[in-house]
Amino acid sequence: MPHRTSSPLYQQIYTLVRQVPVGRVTTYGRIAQRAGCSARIVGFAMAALPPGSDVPWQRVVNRQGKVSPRRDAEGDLLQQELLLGEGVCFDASGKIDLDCYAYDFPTG
DNA sequence: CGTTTGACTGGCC
DNA sequence: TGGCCAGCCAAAC
Repeated sequence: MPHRTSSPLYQQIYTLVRQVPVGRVTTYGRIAQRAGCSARIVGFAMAALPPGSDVPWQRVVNRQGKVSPRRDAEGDLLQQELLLGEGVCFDASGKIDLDCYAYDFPTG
């Protein structure tokens, strides 16, 4: 459990990600705006998550509504499978319709 | 401490 | 629709 994810900024990011309901997705930029940091930091925070964490990292996709490719190609597929399991549909080109699935954080 | 890297994004063509 | 560029900021070396 003790990880570098203990940073206050990271905790804030994880708290925001946990607010995304099942079957919905959000973007790195959206989280970043709420957390008051850059979108890259959100991606970095996701990468720092240990396996088996309680953070629904799979619900965070990039602005194009696609799964951001990372070092491990297996993780990309896992993210798509997890989202499919939550009822999120992918486009023929592997994209998610953000107009339908994007979660809008409550004002506050 | 300076350089390089990275699960990003918006602008331009 | 899709590739390239600059800005972004923490982590790794």
